[in-house]
Amino acid sequence: MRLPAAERKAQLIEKAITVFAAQGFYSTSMNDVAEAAGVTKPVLYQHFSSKRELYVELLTEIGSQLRETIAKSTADADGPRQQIEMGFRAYFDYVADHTDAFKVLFGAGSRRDPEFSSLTRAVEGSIAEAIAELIVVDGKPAEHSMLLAHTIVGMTEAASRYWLQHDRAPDVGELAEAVAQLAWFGMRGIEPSDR
Amino acid sequence: MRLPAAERKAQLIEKAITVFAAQGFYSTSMNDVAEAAGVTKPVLYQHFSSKRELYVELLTEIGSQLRETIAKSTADADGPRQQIEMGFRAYFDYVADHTDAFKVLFGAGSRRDPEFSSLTRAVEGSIAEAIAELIVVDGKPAEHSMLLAHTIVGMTEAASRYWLQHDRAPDVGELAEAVAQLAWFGMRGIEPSDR
DNA sequence: GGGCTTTGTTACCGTTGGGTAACCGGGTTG
DNA sequence: CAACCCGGTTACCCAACGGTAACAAAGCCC
Repeated sequence: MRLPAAERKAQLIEKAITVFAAQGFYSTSMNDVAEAAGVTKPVLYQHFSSKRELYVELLTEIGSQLRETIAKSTADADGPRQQIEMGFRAYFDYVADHTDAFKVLFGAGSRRDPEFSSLTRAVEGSIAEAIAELIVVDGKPAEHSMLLAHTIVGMTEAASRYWLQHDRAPDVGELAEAVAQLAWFGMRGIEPSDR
Repeated sequence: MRLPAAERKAQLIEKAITVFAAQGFYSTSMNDVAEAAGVTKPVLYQHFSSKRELYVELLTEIGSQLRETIAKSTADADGPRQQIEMGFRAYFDYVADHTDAFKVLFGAGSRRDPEFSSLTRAVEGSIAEAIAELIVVDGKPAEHSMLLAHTIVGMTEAASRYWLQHDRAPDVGELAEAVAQLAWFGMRGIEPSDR
């Protein structure tokens, strides 16, 4: 039952993600988190100075995980179309494999609070920047490319929520393909030449 | 200061939307709502039996408002392309004119809680159904058309958030046009014939 | 094995906030 | 003018929860 500090902290983070994902920030008490880890409250406070600090740590951890995953996958893409496809695939793979983490980052409690929302927005923003670079007309950024890029990021969140809600059907590959196609043709339709 | 019941209730709903929009469900106390209306707590409980019931009433009210607005606008559209355009325009108009209501419905506190989220999902669902009907290949619903429709609904939410966050630029018309175009070409790209 | 550190626990404090009981006062109605 | 209803207030209860102080015990090092 007794664990060295580093291991305990890692376990606490893991359990905290599970509990927060299930109940949200406000409906989850520090007691809930501690109990989920089979431990009492003061132990939690040995590793995190406050509930908010714990949550911030979760958000930043999850955020950088997601960012890294996507960056790694799109690094060796061959052209914009493939970059979109691999990026979406990486995103949905993350959702599938770290569902609780996804729920914590984009679920809810995070977007109202100024401190929390700035973290999730930072993640969205960096993904959006990568997408915005691909929305070009004649080699120049299209009008409102940042707006459109954020819109596309929101698409993937919505798709993920719907997919989770509906028993994860179809499989991740098909999901990524369908949504990537939606985004891709949408982006290309932006070009006035297509009108 | 003294008001007949109906008027008081209407005022309470209005003020409640403002306060909940600003601080979210959990960070807003019944005292806050009462105070915003220039009244004390028990008055609130004369019109709403609990905090949750009040919030549910807000959500259903806002939800049907939004639904009606969109339905009315798309009713006399001429063809699917126009239907999309007018629908998006109506949605963004609603966001512009009832920003607080939008924030309450899709902001945050609503999606984690099972009771609340079922209400917001019902709204999203009915909008998505209308969109799904337009995603057709050879006269038949495209594969995953409901998934794609929900994805498109999520798009508009994300676009709205980004737009509000960035000082409502560009103007609503341009916003609606840009996002509608993104959705439209995305939907049409789904058709294999277009490849 | 004695003593220090590190990891836990029990028991508590203070505040916040949902919800309520009891009381107040003015305007209409006989 | 008395009775009454209706819309309001003050003052309170109680549970939940964030956070902490004080204490216990396991393990390690010499």
